[in-house]
Amino acid sequence: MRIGELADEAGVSVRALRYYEEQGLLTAERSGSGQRHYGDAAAERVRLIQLLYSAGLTSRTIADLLPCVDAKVSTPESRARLAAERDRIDTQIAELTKTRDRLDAVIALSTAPESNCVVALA
Amino acid sequence: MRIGELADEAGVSVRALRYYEEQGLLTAERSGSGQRHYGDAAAERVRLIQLLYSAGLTSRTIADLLPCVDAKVSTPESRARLAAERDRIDTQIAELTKTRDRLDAVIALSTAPESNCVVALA
DNA sequence: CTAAAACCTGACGCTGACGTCAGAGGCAAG
DNA sequence: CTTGCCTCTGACGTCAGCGTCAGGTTTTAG
Repeated sequence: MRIGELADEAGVSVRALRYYEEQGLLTAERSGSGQRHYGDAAAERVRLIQLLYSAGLTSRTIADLLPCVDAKVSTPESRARLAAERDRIDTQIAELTKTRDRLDAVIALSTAPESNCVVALA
Repeated sequence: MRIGELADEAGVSVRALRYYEEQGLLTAERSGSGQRHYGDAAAERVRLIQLLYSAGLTSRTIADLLPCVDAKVSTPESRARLAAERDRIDTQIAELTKTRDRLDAVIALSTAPESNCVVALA
């Protein structure tokens, strides 16, 4: 599988794939002429990377976590790292939920037929 | 209340407050010499702004939404805007939850006493 | 065999939310 | 009245995750 094909399949740009490699998130075999070749598992891996990015993790953090996910190496540090990120995400979910509820309240107010607004804000 | 005091109380930098004003998110009265002065409600407003930022909204979006929150102006457009952002956040929560569960699975694997790993990944 | 399409390696550009430094003025305390 | 902290307005710096262009090689289709 060449880079363009993988890009299509995983729904990202070719540039992004090269960037992931540069950041140590994705490895590729090279043909004699230097072209990258990927196995079938690559697409799934790219989707995982995207998932972690979309959760707000940085390249550095993902690079730290992926070996834990892959090799099942289980040092106390790696477990701590995973747990820490998990908790960070949990916190973020809580914040987002708060924000969503806040927006819901505003929406309810602006939709409701002129009821007791100020009270509802509290 | 002057800008430094507000910054302390709201837990943000002075620079950030000036930036918020520049983006039209926060207004201040000016003393004769040009110094900013804020009312007591300002701290709460700054925290709201921070909440929205942390939910991934941009300055532009927040600037669009705040008038709806404030003035309770309820045009069809504003309601649509609010609902759209609400849905975006909902989607983001779903993604984060997915990511967290994924991490939980990995953690369970690396913690578990050598059980049937591969099966559990599916 | 050739032209198009895909790939390669730099390397600079971009956006958003500030950090930071420069140079100058304002304000309460001793 | 001056010392020291706070504030002001520019304006440039930063960092991440790519986009994009340049200039050159490689693979594929006809």
